[in-house]
Amino acid sequence: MRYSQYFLPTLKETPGDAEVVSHQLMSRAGMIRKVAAGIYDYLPLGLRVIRKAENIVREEMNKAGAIEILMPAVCPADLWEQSGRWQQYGKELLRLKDRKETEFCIGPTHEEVVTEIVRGTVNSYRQLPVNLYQIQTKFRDEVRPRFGLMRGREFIMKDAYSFDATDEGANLSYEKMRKAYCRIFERCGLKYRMVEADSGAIGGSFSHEFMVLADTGEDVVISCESCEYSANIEKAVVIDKGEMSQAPMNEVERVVTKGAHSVADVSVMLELKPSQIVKTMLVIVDDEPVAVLIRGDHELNVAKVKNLLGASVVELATPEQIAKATGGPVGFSGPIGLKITLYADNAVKYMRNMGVGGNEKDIHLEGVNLERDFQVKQFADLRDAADGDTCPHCGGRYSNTRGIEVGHIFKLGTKYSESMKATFLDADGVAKEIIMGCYGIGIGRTAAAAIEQNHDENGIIWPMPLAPFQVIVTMLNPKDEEVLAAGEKLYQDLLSEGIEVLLDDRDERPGSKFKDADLLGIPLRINVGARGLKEQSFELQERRAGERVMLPIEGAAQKVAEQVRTALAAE
RNA sequence: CGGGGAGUGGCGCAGCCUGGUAGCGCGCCAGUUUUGGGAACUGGAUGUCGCAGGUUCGAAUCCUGUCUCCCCGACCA
Repeated sequence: MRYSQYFLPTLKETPGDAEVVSHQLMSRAGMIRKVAAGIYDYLPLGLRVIRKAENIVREEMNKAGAIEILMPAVCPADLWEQSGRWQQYGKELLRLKDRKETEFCIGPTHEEVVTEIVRGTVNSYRQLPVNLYQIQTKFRDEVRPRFGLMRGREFIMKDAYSFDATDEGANLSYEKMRKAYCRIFERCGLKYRMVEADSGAIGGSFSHEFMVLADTGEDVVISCESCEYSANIEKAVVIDKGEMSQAPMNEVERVVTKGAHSVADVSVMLELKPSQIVKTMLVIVDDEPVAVLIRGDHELNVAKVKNLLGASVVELATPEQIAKATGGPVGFSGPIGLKITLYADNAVKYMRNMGVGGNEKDIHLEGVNLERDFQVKQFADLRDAADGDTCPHCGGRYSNTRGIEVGHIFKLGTKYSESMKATFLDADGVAKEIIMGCYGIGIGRTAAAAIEQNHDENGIIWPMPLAPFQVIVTMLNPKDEEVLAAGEKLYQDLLSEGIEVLLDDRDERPGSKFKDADLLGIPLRINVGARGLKEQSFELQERRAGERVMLPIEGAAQKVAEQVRTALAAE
């Protein structure tokens, strides 16, 4: 591709609305452009990277035995009513009506549609297993889209769905996908971790997330420093450990805590450490208010509450709901005298003489004790794991890092085959429900994650497999006929070698071309200039290392092509 | 959805408080000189100041409404 003929609008300045580095650099490098919140154009360079990622995913999916299909973006509500998700999914599901007032949604994921395909086709165990996948634009009306392609509302996703006759078969399908995912992210040149995850709204029995490690990641990954255990913070198990305090029980005492709004405020006023205070969190579990007690220095984990109670929706209560359930304002809830059910995190069990809210404005209580002053229906692991907690597998220490969730695989079981009646006849002639799995990869997010992990102050540094072009040939002064001729020849030779090359033939000053080349992040740059030509040489510069080496004209294309192929093979 | 901020040439911003000529940098067009890390000079083009109402002799500026975007939080595959 000739730069002068291409559509590649780079920006010198960082756009005002871009916060994270991948978003800034994608905008500056002319890869994407915002059309609306969470909705982007893919400009030519961006599209090339997207296609690279798609192709890696496609190759590995095909190798793993999955078969590509393409389902509609607009899906009938009818199917979603069958699975129950038309009611369950909430506002994230973009719903619309056609001219006949029939309801549709824009697919945020395709379990319903794919299950419908399979149930209409598969009747016998002989037709299983099957794994169907697609690479398609999805839409999720996110509460808060942000960070460019990292959390868009419209985004390109690879979604695969496996269908098996037996549980062992389903596990095998899951395992194949797990391995394929590892190969995909390795091939993309990304540093990632596979972690245990909560299966959330999609449902199912177990799941893993693939996290690209980056400080800007929105997810917290808990990993054990001593063993291989690694989990999303929503899932990471906190073991029940502690010693019953032997301190004598004090009398309950009312304390005025005027204007206290947080555990930190209360801690100061009561002269207690946050770990001696109990937060009473009001949550609405399927429309019913429930109180969850958490030690002051811990964080409530909503996913764990949801799993414990088998609820479909768990939300923090609004101030109005809190007032109604406790009689007091936000910040002053406490366990004593509450009419609603109390659950508590395990850590609360070991506390003595705790500080709690008084269920009235500006009042807290101290010297409060379990059993004597209030009862809890059940203790469980209901808090977020934290740095320094004990690993349940080896007793090692947890540490946390941040990650970007680029892939998520679920073993679904029969959740959808049951509700949507996708059955097959087994060898013994008995109708059984198909056992499913589903497997997603965010394509744009993978590209964004690659930038988060590979950039410097000058721009992007693409790993070779994702690079929009493998080589950029920079003609320093294309008005110089020798330079022009040598650059053109090199360009043609590289093309003949099958290399993806961008020829910077623009009539710009060298400085601008260098800056643009660095910004675009093309892994290898060849400078063609009068200075080098005198010595029958070009200059070869790796984007990452930055060092320039002389490259003899003779055999230059072959040598560079070899280097590209080596880089591709290494990833 | 709660809190905060912003909409002014293609991009980044100033002007608004205290109403009266719409301004700066980058980019763009033409020309001259330049040409190894975002050139210099000269000349030029580009704005219904988000939208709708209102106040006023006069509104980018004040008031009301509305839309959009961004950030923090809540939530989320």
